[in-house]
Amino acid sequence: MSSIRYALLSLLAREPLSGYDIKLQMNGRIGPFWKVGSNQVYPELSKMEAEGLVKLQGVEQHTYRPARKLYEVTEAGKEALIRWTVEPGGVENVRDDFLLKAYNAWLVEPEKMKVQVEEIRKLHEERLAAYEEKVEELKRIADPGKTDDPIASSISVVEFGVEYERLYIRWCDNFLKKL
Amino acid sequence: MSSIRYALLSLLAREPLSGYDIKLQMNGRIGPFWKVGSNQVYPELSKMEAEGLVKLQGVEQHTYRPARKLYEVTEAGKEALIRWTVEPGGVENVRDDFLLKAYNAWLVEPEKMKVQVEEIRKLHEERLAAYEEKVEELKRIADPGKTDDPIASSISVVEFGVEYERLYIRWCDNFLKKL
DNA sequence: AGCATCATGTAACTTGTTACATGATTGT
DNA sequence: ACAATCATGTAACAAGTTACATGATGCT
Repeated sequence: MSSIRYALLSLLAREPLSGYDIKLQMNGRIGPFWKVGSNQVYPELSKMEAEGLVKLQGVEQHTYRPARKLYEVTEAGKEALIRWTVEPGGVENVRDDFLLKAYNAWLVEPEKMKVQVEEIRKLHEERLAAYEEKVEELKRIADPGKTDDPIASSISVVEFGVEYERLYIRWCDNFLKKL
Repeated sequence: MSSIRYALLSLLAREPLSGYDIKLQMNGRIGPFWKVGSNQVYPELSKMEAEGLVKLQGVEQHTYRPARKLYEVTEAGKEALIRWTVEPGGVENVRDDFLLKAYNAWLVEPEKMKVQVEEIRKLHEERLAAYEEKVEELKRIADPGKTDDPIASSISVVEFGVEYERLYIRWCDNFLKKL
């Protein structure tokens, strides 16, 4: 059920990370999709540690700061992740307030709606640029030919993001024309 | 904050509905995006009634069944909806388990991944067909020329769905090729 | 006989969000 | 001086899911 745990495992399967790292990665560039709060990350890591899915790889201490706890997946964790990955199901959950607002466009003066659309359009332009850059960056370090290269999987997912943002921008332009 | 209330208002602004109707509309064709449970709909309707955003238009009683309570928006409700609609902000919340699974493709035998992708692809083909049909249906009853026609807004939103599903299918085909 | 539909609603539970707390350090 | 960054975590609250309860009717 709770799939936040698999999000954490997916990241940890690639490299050891601290809870803070995970938060940054999920809320950063790739993460307009999938935000998490620290209240989810830290307790979930502890739980998974208790269940033997992850273990502490080490603790970095810089005297003045809280200790940085680096986690890595265990064999059991990797198996659990693989089991979940090939398990059927995985429908997306989309909740788009802007689209709901567009559904109400008929209630509002077109000029006011235009302001809204342009604001959102700008946001998606920014995301698009970030994703495109990310794809370039990943392609530079990818190892072509290897099918089990995590970078190849990353590229596919970020490319989805690129196409999604392009679609969103096209749709905004179309919507603006109709207003 | 709670935007489920605006989803309900958006539907009620078009026609009076019962809680049950709202549930059907949201979980039906348009509603792979945005599912709601009865525990959300009924209490929220009561709350909004207490706040004067909606009011009972009438109660249909078919003797043997629970009374069917038809709600309609009040002026205050319509104003609240318009205020929310033109208010900035409205970033989408996407949580796509399948995309997360794709991110883990490198861990899994390609054959097993293919099964997964094909299953999801099929689901999106079905949705695409449903949305395309819906667009056709809406276009038949739309009143062209009128800018304040709710049907026009509906068409735009469902067309987003159409493009989204097409993108998803294209992406699946691409991903399959790479596996 | 047994399940699906209509129609309301409640209860128990799991998730997710927002805000707070600590505390030295680096940048403006 | 003040905010941001690093790094952990807790507490209070809001939202969402799953299951249940009622109860007549119509379909297979």
